[in-house]
Amino acid sequence: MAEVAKYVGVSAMTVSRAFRQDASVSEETRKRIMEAVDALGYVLDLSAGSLSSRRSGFIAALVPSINNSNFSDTARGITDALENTGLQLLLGYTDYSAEKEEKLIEAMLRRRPEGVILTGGSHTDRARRMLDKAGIPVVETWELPEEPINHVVGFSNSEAMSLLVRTLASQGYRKFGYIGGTTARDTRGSQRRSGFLKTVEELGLGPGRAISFGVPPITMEQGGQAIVSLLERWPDTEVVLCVSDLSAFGAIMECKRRGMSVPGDIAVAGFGDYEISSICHPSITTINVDCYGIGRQAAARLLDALQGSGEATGDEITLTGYRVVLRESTDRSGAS
Amino acid sequence: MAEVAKYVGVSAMTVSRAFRQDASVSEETRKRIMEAVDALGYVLDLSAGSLSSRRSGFIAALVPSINNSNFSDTARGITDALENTGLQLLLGYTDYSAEKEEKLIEAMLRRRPEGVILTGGSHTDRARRMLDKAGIPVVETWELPEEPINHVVGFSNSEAMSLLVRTLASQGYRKFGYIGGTTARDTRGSQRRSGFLKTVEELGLGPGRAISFGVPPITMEQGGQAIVSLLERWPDTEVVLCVSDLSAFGAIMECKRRGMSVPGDIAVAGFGDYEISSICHPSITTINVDCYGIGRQAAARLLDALQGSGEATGDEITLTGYRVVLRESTDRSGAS
DNA sequence: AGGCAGGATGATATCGATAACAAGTTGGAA
DNA sequence: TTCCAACTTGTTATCGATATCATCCTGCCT
Repeated sequence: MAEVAKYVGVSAMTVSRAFRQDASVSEETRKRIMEAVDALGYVLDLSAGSLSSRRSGFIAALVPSINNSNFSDTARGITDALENTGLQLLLGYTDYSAEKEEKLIEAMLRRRPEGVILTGGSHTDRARRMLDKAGIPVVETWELPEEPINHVVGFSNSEAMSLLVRTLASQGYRKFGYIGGTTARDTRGSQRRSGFLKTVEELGLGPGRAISFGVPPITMEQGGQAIVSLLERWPDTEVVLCVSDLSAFGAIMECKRRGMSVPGDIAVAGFGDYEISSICHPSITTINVDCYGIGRQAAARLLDALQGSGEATGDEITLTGYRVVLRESTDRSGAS
Repeated sequence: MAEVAKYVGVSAMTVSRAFRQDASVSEETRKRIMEAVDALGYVLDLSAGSLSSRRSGFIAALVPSINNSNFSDTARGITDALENTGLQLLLGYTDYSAEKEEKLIEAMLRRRPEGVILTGGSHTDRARRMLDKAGIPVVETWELPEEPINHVVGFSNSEAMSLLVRTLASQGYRKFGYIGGTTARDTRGSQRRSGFLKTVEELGLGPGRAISFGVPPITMEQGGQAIVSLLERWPDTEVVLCVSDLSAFGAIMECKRRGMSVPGDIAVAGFGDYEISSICHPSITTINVDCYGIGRQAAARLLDALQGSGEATGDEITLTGYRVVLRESTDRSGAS
């Protein structure tokens, strides 16, 4: 920077100011500085700047898996919301592990992010302490934690699944099956499962028929294996709800491979409204979640908190919408 | 850090050394320091450290889209390869735009990354100049650029597609169609297309029948629309190759929706070997690409370059493998 | 005893920007 | 004419760590 300053014949401070929009530098000087910057190929060094201004310009975000398009949509929402704010996203993925999350949180905090976005509300004690000590806004997303750290942007996975059960029950389905994991690792999955079981019970539709598969991340293949087990055990099942569209897709394809008709022989529904579900034949009934919006809103809450940092408005909960999308895979007229 | 130092009764320098493994600090002192760190909840500030050590600890990586599982696999490969190296990934996505890439490169360089990983070989002049000036190792991935900046980890998309055409031709297919974009934005897509056209020509199978769809990112829906156009225009097409499994999947589902059998009435193949292709019914013939390996190797090349920074071994090209995966969607016995 | 290698620790300057305050200019109001 | 506001620019200290060199100690070799 000193080099640029000398080249133009001003002080380094003036060059520094020229890089910010608000600073008072005459238009002419700024132009000359920018020409020099271009000529010299100078690139601003933010790490030095962030040290003195105590603003790193980072936002840290942790998602369970980057390969899951629901979460990458959220990441995209965050990035888009951060555009032109001068903030940059530091993205990490936890592999659905609270221990890995803890390590990542520590690694992220070493970069002094101005805010943190997490997925879910299940964290190690140490992670909570570190976040607390950091004194920066934290947003938990994708679910409604019982003990929120700070802000929350999400929805009740349990109620969303419940809504799907009720909707399908109102269409006449009675014998419900469920496919999904049980591990504590995927808390959203567990919540969906318990929402399913609770609602089936409430509707007086007997104990729910639930099959588990291995640990997250959810794969399509698991869905195929699971529906086979489920139908072996409870052959008269009418409709199978899956923790995710990915497993629903796997389940449907496996059925077709075995010559069964969906929804003729068995109806299937998913969760998440992935692109695949609207394209698949039969198209898949699912819960649409505003993944992108979760990201945008989480970032927006963070930006709010950073702006009016004076008066913390307390822990806010921003509910994001979801809706049942009925498609061919649960169509009672039974085409396909 | 000064706080920790005072608490333990040593100098800040000793605390700093305790955080690195190689430094000479007595085991006992280190233990006391770490206890203090724990007690005080101190978290190391890397931004300060990187300023004085001139090592940011960042690796920048740009991918066209984070929602595409091929690229997120690559990102995962990079992250995994970087584990325990003390380097952190700064991830950005360019939306298939060279202009956005240029902006991102500038934003990344402001963080003084120690290396950069790019997707493809198509960059703006200014981007090239900035990277040049930065004097850090650069790895271009996923294709073989005509004018590499520095290192390359990838494969020839054109030859891979050519291999697929030849393989299918050897199975007796004669009338080849192709679905994919033409825009310069997706250079890998263009290369696959030209590989297709060239090979069909070489095999004496008449001019290739190619349909284009809109701009990237590739969607499943585009595949469905495209195959309809293609079959309207050339109804006797026997096999359709798609720029990506995603469009192949869309195409297949659209065919089934219209009552056509795949591969009975029309065979379809994709590119990329996404999870969906092995699960889908019919399973989809495709080219398997080592997405994860591209990431790992790109990171490995970068680490090599950072280690032996003394003698630049010049621009190296690391070829990554690909292979044809024949599946049901092009099975000549024509089940399904 | 003297000397020296080698391990452990401390003191100081420094990385490259920005915060905070100081100071020079210009133009218009009193 | 005088003075002050508003704008522009410069000076100095500082952010929090690390590089580098200096220092101190211990123990062993000659």
